[in-house]
Amino acid sequence: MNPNRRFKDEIYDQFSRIGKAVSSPKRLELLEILCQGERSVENLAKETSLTIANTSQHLQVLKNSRLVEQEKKGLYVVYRPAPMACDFFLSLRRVAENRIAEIEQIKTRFLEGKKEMEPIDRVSLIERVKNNEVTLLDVRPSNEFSAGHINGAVSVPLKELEFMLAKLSKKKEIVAYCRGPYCVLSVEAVELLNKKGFHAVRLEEGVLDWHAMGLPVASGE
Amino acid sequence: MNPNRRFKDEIYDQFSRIGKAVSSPKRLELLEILCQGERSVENLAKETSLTIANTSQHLQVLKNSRLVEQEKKGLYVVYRPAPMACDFFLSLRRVAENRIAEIEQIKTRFLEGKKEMEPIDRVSLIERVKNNEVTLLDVRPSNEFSAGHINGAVSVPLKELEFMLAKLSKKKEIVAYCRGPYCVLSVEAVELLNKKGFHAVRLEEGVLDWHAMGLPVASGE
DNA sequence: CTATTATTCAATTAATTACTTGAATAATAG
DNA sequence: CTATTATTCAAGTAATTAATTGAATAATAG
Repeated sequence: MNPNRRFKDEIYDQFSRIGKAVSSPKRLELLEILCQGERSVENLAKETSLTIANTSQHLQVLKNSRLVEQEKKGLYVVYRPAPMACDFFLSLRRVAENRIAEIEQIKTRFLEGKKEMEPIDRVSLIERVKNNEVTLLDVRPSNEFSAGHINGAVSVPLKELEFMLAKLSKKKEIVAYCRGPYCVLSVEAVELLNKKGFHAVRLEEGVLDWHAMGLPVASGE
Repeated sequence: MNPNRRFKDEIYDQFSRIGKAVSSPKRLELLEILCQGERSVENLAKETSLTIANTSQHLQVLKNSRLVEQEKKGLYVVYRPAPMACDFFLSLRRVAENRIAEIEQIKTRFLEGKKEMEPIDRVSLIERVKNNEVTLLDVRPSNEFSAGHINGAVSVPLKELEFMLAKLSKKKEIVAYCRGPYCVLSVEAVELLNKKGFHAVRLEEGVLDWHAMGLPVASGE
């Protein structure tokens, strides 16, 4: 074969390792979860409704494409996104959201009938959080909050929300967010809060989106 | 099935349409070529060493993922990249180049022994082109030049280079570029020019890269 | 050392994908 | 109208991939 052809075939073959890694819906879901913070295999398996062996295999495909990294921590193996992997994921998500009309339809159908799920104004939100006019709830598991959260947010994992209701004000507006537009933790939080007489709305964006838009993000605690 | 699970499965299934589109080396090659300007199926088939039927099928996968668009022009069908598709391609290429070490190795092995293929300084290049100290040759087919080229470049398609030698100065340094780091047109141009006694070097970046770096690009003519 | 737990490996099956081939379609020229 | 050219379609084969299952490995606790 022509050496130029050979060179191109080899190069695009390497590029396609990235493409193959993100050609599976489950691997995309795994990658997005990892972009919220590192996780064990078992944990990822539960989150994605996959068997552990299957999750492990998907993670190895991602590792082989260099989009995720792995570290043994005691009995667990912890996976985390590689540098640039989350940017790339966001770039894929962005082009998908913009080009594939079905995504908007699926989202609308899922949220239909659910009130207070309309997107809220991000610019004013920052101001109102700063002025203590709203309570901003991060309803993801607490380790994801530690890995990074929106400035001024309070960590109240969805599972604990029920027991924390007493500590929340019914007069102050509550804004809940989680991993992003396709994460349902905040949807459930808002439903629960409104049923209990709070005034709660959902912030569609997650930390990843928030960060990508250049808005302030904090970590730790 | 749990409606939340169902929602996620549907959403990530849609995201994976983009991933599947770029999971094939040949489709990545097609997409990168299209990012240089629109093309007919036949033309793309020739460029990628695929059969026409196979090229057509790959293009339909790309079209189905909404990464490319199609338009019938007389007897031909012309394909072109969809909005955001080239940005997404660049994002994939960037993560691949940064994370997959084999890419650098393949490139180095291919260019090894070829002199004047070392990357050149982009900042000074702009100045030197402006001051007429170097001739900047765009050696891609002329329609790609028209679709967009680096400011100050002259179109001399590789195929015509041999017959244009007389018009080039042996005293002025020549810088040749084509579609980007994995395109070999400029490699061949530089080899030919140096063999004929010119002083030529290769600019690795193509118009896409140049544009992505925020450097000036022109079109038309 | 043995038992436990988290993860990976290996083998199998079902589903999907890339490529080839030859026929069908669609636009144009004569 | 007929012939030509570019593209797509349809059917078949070979290769690859996702998911399942059960066994193997590795780290730790007792």
